[in-house]
Amino acid sequence: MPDAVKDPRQNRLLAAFPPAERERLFPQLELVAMPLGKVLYEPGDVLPHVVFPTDCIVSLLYMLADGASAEISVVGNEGLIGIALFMGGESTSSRAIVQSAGYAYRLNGQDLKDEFHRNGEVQLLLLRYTQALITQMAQTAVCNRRHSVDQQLCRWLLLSLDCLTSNQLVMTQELIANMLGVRREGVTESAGKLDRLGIIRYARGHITVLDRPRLEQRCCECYSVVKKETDRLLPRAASL
Amino acid sequence: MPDAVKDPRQNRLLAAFPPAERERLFPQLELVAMPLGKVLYEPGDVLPHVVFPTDCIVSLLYMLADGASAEISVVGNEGLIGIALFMGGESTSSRAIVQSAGYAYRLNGQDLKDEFHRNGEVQLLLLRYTQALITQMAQTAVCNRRHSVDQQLCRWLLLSLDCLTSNQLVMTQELIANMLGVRREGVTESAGKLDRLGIIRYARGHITVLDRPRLEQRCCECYSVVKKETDRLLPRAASL
DNA sequence: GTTCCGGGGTACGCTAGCGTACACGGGCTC
DNA sequence: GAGCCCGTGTACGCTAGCGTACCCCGGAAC
Repeated sequence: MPDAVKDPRQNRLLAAFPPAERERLFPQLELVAMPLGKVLYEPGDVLPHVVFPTDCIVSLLYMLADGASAEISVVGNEGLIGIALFMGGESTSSRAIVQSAGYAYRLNGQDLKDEFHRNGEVQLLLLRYTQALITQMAQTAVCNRRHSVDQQLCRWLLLSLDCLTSNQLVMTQELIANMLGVRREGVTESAGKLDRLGIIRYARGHITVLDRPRLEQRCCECYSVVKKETDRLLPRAASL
Repeated sequence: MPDAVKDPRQNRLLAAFPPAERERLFPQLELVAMPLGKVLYEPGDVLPHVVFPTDCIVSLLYMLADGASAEISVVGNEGLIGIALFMGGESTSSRAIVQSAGYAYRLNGQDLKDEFHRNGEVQLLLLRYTQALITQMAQTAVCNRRHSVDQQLCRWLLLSLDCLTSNQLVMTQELIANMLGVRREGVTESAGKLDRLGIIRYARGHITVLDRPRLEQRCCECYSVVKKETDRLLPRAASL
């Protein structure tokens, strides 16, 4: 495990905690491994923890009765999983699943709720993050309706890339298809175009992004809208 | 104006305010008319008020750069417009527009923020409502991706109906198409089917729902998921 | 009464994406 | 070193919904 992930400040929200809150809460944080495919919660589960990713990516998926699914947002080191805990509902109708392996810090749900109801900086921070998440979900809804699979794949790659430090993603086309709510073959075709253009390289579950600027060009506006709004709402990433 | 709309308790959130908060805030409420098509805010606007509908319906739309739009949620007397005020972002990337005329109470933004930061019942209530709204947005995203226009029209009709007391909607197919993010002709076709089946009657901007049970049958699960979650999260409607 | 126009119906060709099927090749197991 | 399976490529017919065009009708305006 690289040393960097051992610092809670790798997570943008945790990094923004004021000193007093750090002293209070950081000792309660527990570093946990997040293997690919791990399910953090299923629809309706009461959440025992909140999870702050450092270098992993977690997808929030909505499931339909027929088994179909679609991703409604991606959470990386800028966020946390488990907003329902402090929003008061305790559970949500979504499923959270690890989409890119790594590590995360988790905090007991009660500890987080207690902190939230102290009504200090941390409350404001969590609410602002929640608004950013809402923006992402709404933009995803529109993107689902109006944009092509080609464009959505670009959006998805860019959003995922932002959560990582490298330009490599470990991810099969099958899984991407689940996220985007399209056929696997659709992803193959779109990814094939990007590969032929030399923008990405795809090899058995490993994607390497070679030309990010061109990826952004081919993308719909949805990526930059979400990114700008997230940057507006949240403090900048800490430079450790 | 019918007398009923003059009671703030027509709004489910306001009705759930504890006595002390009612005394404090109800005098600050201002009854305002909400004519069809009125824009409450545009993307990026800083909101001067929050709005609690009594008998009107407000749509939250996301706009794309090319002018296309899609509805991400509907707000009626169970909710409020302007969550960004207490979530901390002050503005959102959406547009709020009156989809069915009526009345609403509005409250000065600062008053609401002050109340929110008293951290009492009202804060909990508003947060739970926000979670219900998130559920609706997420379900809309999935519905956009996987379900037919036929099904989505049913969902939309049912959600709108729930915000009203009558079985009549004043709404052109053109506007419905804007909400659903589809062509006007697509709505004509789907609505035509429902009309031929005797489930609704459509006449120049007036829809009458004749057979709600059958409407629910033809609908995708998305409607009931949202309804159940909203009922779980919010206190029941007050029986005045 | 005539005109105009907003709201709605219909038709037609087109395309993106779906469902399905099958082929290929790399790396793993045994 | 043979077999197998997973991840990927490709092909083909099908359908929903799109873009476009045009028509009809009722009611308001003049």
